[in-house]
Amino acid sequence: MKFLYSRMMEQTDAVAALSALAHAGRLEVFRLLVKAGPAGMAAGKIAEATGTLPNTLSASLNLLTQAGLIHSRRDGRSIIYSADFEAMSGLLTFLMEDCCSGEPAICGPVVDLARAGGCAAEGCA
Amino acid sequence: MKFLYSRMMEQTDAVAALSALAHAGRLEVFRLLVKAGPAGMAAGKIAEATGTLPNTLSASLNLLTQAGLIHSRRDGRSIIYSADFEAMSGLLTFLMEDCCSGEPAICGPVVDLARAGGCAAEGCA
DNA sequence: TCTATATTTCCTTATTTCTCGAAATATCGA
DNA sequence: TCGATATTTCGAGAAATAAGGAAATATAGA
Repeated sequence: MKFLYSRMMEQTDAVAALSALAHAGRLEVFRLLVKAGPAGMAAGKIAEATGTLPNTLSASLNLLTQAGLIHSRRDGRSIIYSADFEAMSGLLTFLMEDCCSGEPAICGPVVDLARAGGCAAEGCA
Repeated sequence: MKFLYSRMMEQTDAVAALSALAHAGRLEVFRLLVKAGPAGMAAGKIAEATGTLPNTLSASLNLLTQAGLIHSRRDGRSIIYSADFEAMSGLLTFLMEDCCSGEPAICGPVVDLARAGGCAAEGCA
């Protein structure tokens, strides 16, 4: 089997990603960026949307970036953040790894649910 | 669309679950239980497999239980822990929620990867 | 160049989390 | 009932994390 992303996620990476997400404010930011898609969102807009102080938000964005879950690019005076969908895939894959070990009947529903939840909007192949 | 699990996961639950997993020792335990499947594993066996002190392991198991990620049953002198696959589904679903918002083309690969990773063993529908 | 906007960095304090030793609880078999 | 096994609870000290005020940096436009 061939993976579409470059490198298998290791436990250390997974812990960093999970730690970054294990915080109400950061989780909110991340999900906002997931929803925003590849276009991303300026830090200021995120602060506005979440009602966070700029320095607090900056710390959150930094942590999420270090964890590899988001990345940024400058656009004029603004800095645009966007979710890293590849990293997200890696994390989900890591969490589900070996879920099927010998028991596809158990794993199946888990994966189907995940699949259904992610694509609730419909039209998702 | 109908969800197979009882209740939508909320941010508070997700943070609790992510916090529980955001720790090398606990993540290892959880993945071990995911691999072990519904049969589960006795606390002593987990301690042996991971090389953890019994009290430290107990704290980890407690946290994972409170987060709803695992549950336990007594069997003689042993206590058998097993992963809660429904909770796992809920968490994955929560993380991927709105991933598709208007852009199935982006969401698709993420979900497919997760699906492929979880069922790498093959035979998984 | 000067001023305003956008974001980050530095620093300090309060809180939470982690780990371990020691003691307690529960179950089993003799 | 007694001793051994399996696991949990308690308590304390060390380390990591969180939040906010104030100042610094970078970009844009007049």
